[in-house]
Amino acid sequence: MKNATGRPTGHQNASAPPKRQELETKSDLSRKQILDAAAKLFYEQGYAATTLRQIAQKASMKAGSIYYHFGSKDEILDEVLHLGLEAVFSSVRDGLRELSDSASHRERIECAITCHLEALLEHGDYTSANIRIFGQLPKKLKLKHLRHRNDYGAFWEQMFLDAQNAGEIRRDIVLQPLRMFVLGALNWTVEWYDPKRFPVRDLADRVALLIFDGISEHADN
Amino acid sequence: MKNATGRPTGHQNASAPPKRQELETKSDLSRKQILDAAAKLFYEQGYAATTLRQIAQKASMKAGSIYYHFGSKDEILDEVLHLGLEAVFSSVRDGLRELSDSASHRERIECAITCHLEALLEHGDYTSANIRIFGQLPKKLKLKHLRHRNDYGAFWEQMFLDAQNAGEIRRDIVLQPLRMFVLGALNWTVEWYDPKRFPVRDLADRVALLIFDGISEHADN
Amino acid sequence: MKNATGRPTGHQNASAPPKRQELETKSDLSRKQILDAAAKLFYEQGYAATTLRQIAQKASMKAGSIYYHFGSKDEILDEVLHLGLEAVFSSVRDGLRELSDSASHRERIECAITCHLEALLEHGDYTSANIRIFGQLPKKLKLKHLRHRNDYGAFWEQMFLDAQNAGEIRRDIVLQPLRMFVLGALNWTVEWYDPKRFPVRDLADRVALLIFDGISEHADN
Amino acid sequence: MKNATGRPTGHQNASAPPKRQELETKSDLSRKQILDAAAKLFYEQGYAATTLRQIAQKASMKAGSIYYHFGSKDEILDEVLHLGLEAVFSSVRDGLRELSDSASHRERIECAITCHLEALLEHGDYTSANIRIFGQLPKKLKLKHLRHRNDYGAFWEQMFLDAQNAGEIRRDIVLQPLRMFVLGALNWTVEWYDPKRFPVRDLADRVALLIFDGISEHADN
DNA sequence: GATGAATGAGCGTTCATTCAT
DNA sequence: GATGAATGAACGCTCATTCAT
Repeated sequence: MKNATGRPTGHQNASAPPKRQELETKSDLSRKQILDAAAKLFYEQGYAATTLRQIAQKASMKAGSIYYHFGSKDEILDEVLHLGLEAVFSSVRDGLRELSDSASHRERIECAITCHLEALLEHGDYTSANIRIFGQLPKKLKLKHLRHRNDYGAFWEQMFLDAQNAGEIRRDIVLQPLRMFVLGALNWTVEWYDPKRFPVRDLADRVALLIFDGISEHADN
Repeated sequence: MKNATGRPTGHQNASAPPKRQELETKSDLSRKQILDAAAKLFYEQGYAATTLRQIAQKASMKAGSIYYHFGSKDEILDEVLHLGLEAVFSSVRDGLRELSDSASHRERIECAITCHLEALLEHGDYTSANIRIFGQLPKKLKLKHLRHRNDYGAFWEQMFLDAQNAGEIRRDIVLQPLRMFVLGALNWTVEWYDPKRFPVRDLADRVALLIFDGISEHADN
Repeated sequence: MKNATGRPTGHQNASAPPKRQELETKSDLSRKQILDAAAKLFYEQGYAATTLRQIAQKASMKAGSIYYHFGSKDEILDEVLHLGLEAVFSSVRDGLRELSDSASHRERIECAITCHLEALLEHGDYTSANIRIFGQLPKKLKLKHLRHRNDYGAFWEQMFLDAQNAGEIRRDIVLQPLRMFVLGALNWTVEWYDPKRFPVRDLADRVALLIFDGISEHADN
Repeated sequence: MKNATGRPTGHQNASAPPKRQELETKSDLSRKQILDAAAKLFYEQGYAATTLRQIAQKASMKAGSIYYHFGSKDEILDEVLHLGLEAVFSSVRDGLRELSDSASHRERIECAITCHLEALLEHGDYTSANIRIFGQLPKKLKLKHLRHRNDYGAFWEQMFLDAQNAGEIRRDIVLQPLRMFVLGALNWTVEWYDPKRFPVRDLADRVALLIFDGISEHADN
């Protein structure tokens, strides 16, 4: 693809989609408009059902112009997927970094839950798109993004492991399915979340409560 | 569409896709082959990305022949969605019906979890397809199936409500998000489940444990 | 094609479509139903826009069954065209034959006009179809029916010639375009004729008057 | 459809298809090529029998490209029908406008006949197509163009009425069928006209003579 | 004689992509 | 940087035709 600013063809090393300090050039702006439009449409309709003309229109240009910024529809997808995962990942990482060193492991996990949900539900077309369409991607594309995904998974598993080692998670809990269930419950929110009903923080608190304490009324409480 | 055997145009009243005792006629067999193929492909690739030619090939026929059995691609989707939801719903209903009357609410919910997961992961192309593609369907198609979906959701919520009224779920748990989180964790398994790693029963037990008792190491245990 | 009664593959030498004295066999009846249906649909929609399924339905059978009676859609067309022309032709011939020998040439022409219009507008799906679709037929088919058509044209021209030789048509009238105009005015009635507005006889009288006497108010009358 | 030059979506207000002074843009040229090709093919084969691939080939492009200029096959038909009727109508109107005020009604009608035939036979794919295929169009399409058609019919009837009121047409002539017969004779020329045999003017004169004076050898002449 | 079921070719249409301007 | 115009491939779908039953 042509890349006006001479950046390498691979992913931007942007921390999160909208955070590049300034969109200096006109080209950068167009690029971002295309990605924003694509992310939203991919999330709403899926990849195959989204046409370049739809993306172009939402980005206020014509379909042909997209090819000045991206080499193909697949390349847009690629970038959207990457930015989507990067967005949650860095949201969680940054959140944890800001925690006091004295925070308990439970507090750390609660924080990760909140950050994951915020990235997903509040500034999240990229992440939501990633979550919704990843499963249906052709194998080849999937493989390309799997390493990044696995890194994120490993990050969570380590978090749980630390907590277990510190005695804050029972020994009988097997961590891999735990991580899957937790991330599943979180990711599935993109299918039903309605900002008018529950604030994100509130939801995050409820999941955390559920995960840590369960729902049982225990005789001994 | 033409309906050679005089069945009503609406959905089959099949309890689950593969259960009709005998596929008497040639036509019934072809019909089923088409639906099976479609369900699998819809699950793997999504609705828009799946072509009738792919479905036809998997069903061992040519694309045009599909139209002897269905009026349109949409009509196939319609049936797949319906059968998919009906499959989980009846799996859960049937499972609960077989429980002893003296079963606790926790046992009932554990049973529902197991049945839902079994329907999903064991004989589940229809259900998995439903879960994966529903979110990206055009509004019009969605609306048609929403009532059925809501019925299933209400069924779970009632189950939780009964348990709460019976004192088996703490009063501070809000049931609607609870239901969403639980079904989310279950549904998300279609994205990662690998039968070689965990038996379905085992997974079901773990979710149940997570939900009821949480993961915390409590001081008083 | 299979021809159950052993008739030759070519056109029936029927004088007019419904006149074969008895439709002895079941096969003959079906054959006629197909032709009737086809003629009507060809007239209403054209040849290309008419499907065999439409014809079959109107003939109370299934599309496949048509092939027991005809070898192809083209073969039906062929027969419809032939019967259509034969119907007008024999209507006119028969009409003239019944005229008294002492009839004037004007009377003979008036009779031909009436018979042509009757064949067209009263029992005329075959003829109307012929008229409407002939112009758009592929060259090959056109050629096949051209001789028959030309015979009919020649018949009219001879009639006009006889009248001119007998002094009933002015010498300055050139007969070939005359014939074309007259048949054109007659044939075009299929595009606008409404039985509720004008009886066929009435129309025939008016055309005759127009042709013979024109519309001018002559000073000397 | 997209309309690149910002023209209103409705019909061109072109007086006749080939008259736009200059085909400024590339798009306008392509558009015209498509319409020309379509008109000719619709005339020769009918609407249903004409494929977009045929149209495209005659217009020196590929089938898909047509959709840059028209939204559907129907839309092309629509424009062809409109331009076809508009072409005769304006030909006749313009012809009459150029007549001297002192022209008799007979002269006016003769002029209309000539103009109608010229539009039909000389620059007439659009008009010929309109005439040939109109009768077989689905009702919905027909209705859209019926008003325009009726206007043209009314125009002729008024012309005849004026002549009758002025005493140039006998009182016993009923005008509505007269108009139908006259236009029928004229329209039918598309089925047989051969420019090598008769010049259009010559034909026009002959029809006029036929209509006004008939063919009879009158005793008193 | 008739039909249920299938097929292959082709249809109108869409869409990612290209490229001269 | 952007676009108007075009293209080729493929899509959902239709239809004349075939043939076992």
